[in-house]
Amino acid sequence: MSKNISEHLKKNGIKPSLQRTKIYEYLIENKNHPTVDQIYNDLVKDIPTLSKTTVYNTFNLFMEKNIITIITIEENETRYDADTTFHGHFKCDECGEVYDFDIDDIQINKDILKDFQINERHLYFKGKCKDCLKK
Amino acid sequence: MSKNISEHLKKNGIKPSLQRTKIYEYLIENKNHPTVDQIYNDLVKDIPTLSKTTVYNTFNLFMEKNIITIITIEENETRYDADTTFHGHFKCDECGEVYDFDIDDIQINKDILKDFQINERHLYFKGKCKDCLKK
DNA sequence: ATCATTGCAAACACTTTGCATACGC
DNA sequence: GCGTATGCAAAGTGTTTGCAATGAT
Repeated sequence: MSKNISEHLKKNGIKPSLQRTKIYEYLIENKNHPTVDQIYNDLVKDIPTLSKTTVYNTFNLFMEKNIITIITIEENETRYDADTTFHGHFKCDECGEVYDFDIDDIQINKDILKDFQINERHLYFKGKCKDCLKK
Repeated sequence: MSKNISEHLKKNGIKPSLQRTKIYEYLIENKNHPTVDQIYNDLVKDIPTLSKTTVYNTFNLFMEKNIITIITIEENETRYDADTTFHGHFKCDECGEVYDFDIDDIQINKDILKDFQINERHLYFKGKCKDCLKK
């Protein structure tokens, strides 16, 4: 598993250091789109010398190499996603959890954007998740 | 015009001070969803004593009273919208301008979210706008 | 030995908070 | 005059930068 990640990073021109490999692996395994804080707090248990700077540096590098995308739902927290295909995100206002969902189609008023070049598409919903509604 | 705005604020339980009226008016007249900085820099010409704190306070009040929504496109800049109905936003990476567009329909994989309560929906695209493509 | 990566500390940018002043009824 | 709104300065938060130490080849 960790071997695949190394290969994947190499293929994208990223030297697979321990920190980078662990951070990317974390993103793959935690589909809930963690914030920098969450990642740092979890990974520092494994790598005691880890610093937040490295987490930031690593994400900026991953962004440049286009192997992750930024998810901007809340103004004050940046989240990351290792799945760069188009899909939606649902954030629960109560527990803060972020869920992925598939989008079949979006029909927009095409006229307005017909001369625009669209590079990125983002869709997210906010509300209450299944578990929080039960409470 | 300014009278209508006063009335609208009052109706929503907001005392229409000069600052609040001007800020709301600015949002109505500038559909490009300005950042706090843009609003402050423009309005300070009219109201020389204006402070950014007041702009922030006012937006937080408007948010509480649900007469505006936050648009989160970029992590580091919060934009505001006086149109609280669901529509899409397009941000040009080149000139930074934000455009509105209408959404006719979104088809998602309903199963995933069928037990979720959706309170807010946000859709935005990024790319190059008509004018910047010409250059 | 060389070059890239890491990580501390300081700087930055955006937003909120504390509090004294000014304003409106 | 009393209660609210304003706005300065300071604090808070998330992110980036400068740079010295470390690590890999």
